[in-house]
Amino acid sequence: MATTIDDVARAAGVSTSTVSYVLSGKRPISAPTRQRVERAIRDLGYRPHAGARALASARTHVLGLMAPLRVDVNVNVIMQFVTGVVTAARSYDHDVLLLTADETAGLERVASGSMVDALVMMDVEADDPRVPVLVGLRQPAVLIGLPRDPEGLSCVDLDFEAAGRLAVRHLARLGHRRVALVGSPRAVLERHTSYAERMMRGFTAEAAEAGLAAVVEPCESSMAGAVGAVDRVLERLPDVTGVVVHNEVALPWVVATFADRGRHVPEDVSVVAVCPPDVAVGQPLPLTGVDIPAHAIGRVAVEMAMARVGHDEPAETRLLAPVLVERASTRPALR
Amino acid sequence: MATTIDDVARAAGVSTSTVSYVLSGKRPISAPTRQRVERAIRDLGYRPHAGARALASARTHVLGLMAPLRVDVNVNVIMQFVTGVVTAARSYDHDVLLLTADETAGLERVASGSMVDALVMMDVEADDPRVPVLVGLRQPAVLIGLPRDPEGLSCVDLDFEAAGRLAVRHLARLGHRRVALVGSPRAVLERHTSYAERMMRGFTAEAAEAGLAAVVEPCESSMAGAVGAVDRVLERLPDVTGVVVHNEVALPWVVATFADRGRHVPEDVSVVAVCPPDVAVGQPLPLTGVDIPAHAIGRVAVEMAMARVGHDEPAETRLLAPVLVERASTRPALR
DNA sequence: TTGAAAGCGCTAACAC
DNA sequence: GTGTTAGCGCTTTCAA
Repeated sequence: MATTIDDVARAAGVSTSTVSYVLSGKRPISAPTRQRVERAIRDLGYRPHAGARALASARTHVLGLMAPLRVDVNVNVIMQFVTGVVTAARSYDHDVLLLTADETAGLERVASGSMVDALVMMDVEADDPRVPVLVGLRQPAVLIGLPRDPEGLSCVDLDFEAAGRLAVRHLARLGHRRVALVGSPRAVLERHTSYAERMMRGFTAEAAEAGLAAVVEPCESSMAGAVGAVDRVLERLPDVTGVVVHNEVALPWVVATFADRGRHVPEDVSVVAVCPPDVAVGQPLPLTGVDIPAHAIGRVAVEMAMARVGHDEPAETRLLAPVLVERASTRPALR
Repeated sequence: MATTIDDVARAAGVSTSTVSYVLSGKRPISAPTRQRVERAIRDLGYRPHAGARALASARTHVLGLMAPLRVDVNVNVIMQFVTGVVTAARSYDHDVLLLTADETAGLERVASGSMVDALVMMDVEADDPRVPVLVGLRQPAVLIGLPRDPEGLSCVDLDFEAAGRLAVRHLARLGHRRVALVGSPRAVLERHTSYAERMMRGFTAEAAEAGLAAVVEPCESSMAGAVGAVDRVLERLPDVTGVVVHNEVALPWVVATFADRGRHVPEDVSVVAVCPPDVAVGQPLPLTGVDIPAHAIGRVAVEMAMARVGHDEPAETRLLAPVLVERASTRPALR
């Protein structure tokens, strides 16, 4: 180890710049020279020193990822975002530096310290305090989620409003007239995590336009939370026949509680789950659902970030169109 | 931005080395000088360039973490390891570079490229192909888990063998004479992920020594898997009264299935869960359990890694002693 | 098609 | 207690 580019140059009988150019491909190299250099690199097991490279080229080949590592929410979805980001980053020859969401200072640290070429930030809230920080940085940033004011920042997310509408439309088509949304925990709503609000807005608007009776209930991510939410729904809308669930953790308990209260899915109640496909399929009864394509969102975030390093393309916001997949949990309403 | 150490030096009317030494504390600085420098740093919003620093000092202040980002296993536990590692790393003024387990080449890339000061690798298997790679690196590495041959590498883990024994001993003390282990998925066992084997060994040995009838059943991480495992247990040991479950995902379904088969927990069957405390407590019935202190293990891994960067201390293996916490799922056996 | 050499921003001797 | 300066290993003009 500790081989440097000069060692390689010497071994290959060329100058250091030639080695550099063989590596970067930024200028044409004759076949024989290239081969001698490549051979020397292999023989010596040479790897360029990342720090030296970053210093000289102002590119770190590292992507900063700020992820919420709390254990409370839907760990699964987070994991899928992360794998999406890491996989995509690798395909751009970048590694991923992991920052936790509780550390706003981390953004400045890694950005001002030139540790990263770009940043991706998950789990953005409407008035996220980290957003103004991001705006001031030299590196491009991509948000997963939608802040109230994305001034100059790129954003990606599922179009949750359309997702809410899509779910309701599906139920309406099946003839359901009384629908409920069992949603995110109250704390999430109060944090104004925008996806929860957008979901709710879409659900409510579409139900209104379709002339459906509709109720919305927040739901804690636990068995107890699910039981409570279901009971509140049944109290407010006793003859509910269509339910949209937007809470991965509560999902199985919601279905179980309805059954426990004598409303079986899908005979008595149709359920549309808004969650990653594997969660919907992994349930005892495969659930009709609007997919949250976490992996894809992560990948798109990276693509958008990479498109902006070096080039100064303008920021853009991309909302992915939701897709509903029919499985076993929805049926035409009984008349 | 783009302020350099020279800008700071100029602004403070000192030499660059003085600024450097103020920053590193590696030599005494008079109070007035220090203040002028600190003021200049603040005024200019100066941050040292990470690459330059790494180049000059051979320290990156980055820790490599290789985590298994598959969604199949106990995502929760993984998350806890990761937060433990990240938090601890920050307390040593290090950031974390995330590598996925499927990319053995990543180890060489970040190590030989001098991107990290040390490496932590989760989810080690008995004959892990990544272990020999790790041995050849310049940087110290710490494994979470126990390979068959840890030649020169540091390892941390829960002492799963002791955990198995502890769980059995607890059941035996309560008078249970027929016990079962509902364990890891067959695939995990076949991968020889050492923790599963160690757990099994401890369980089996202690049961034998205590003269208990004991069966072991692997269990897939799903509802169906849990049902299957429970039924196989009941077939092989119909009057089982004590069950150790070592599978976070299957846990709730195992308990539910026993109830479904007319064996209620804890009236008819006592259950000891081997899992992180929050999982045990989050169940409908709080489960007696042997904690998997994931967060703590992550922290210890970082401490061991940091202890070895720079200094060339010898590798060590640390097995954390298991702790059993009695909750509501175990009772004296009926006679 | 290739080489020489000037930095990139910082650390750590080595002076004083 | 502070300053000078030679690198650290690489990229990238500028020349040939």
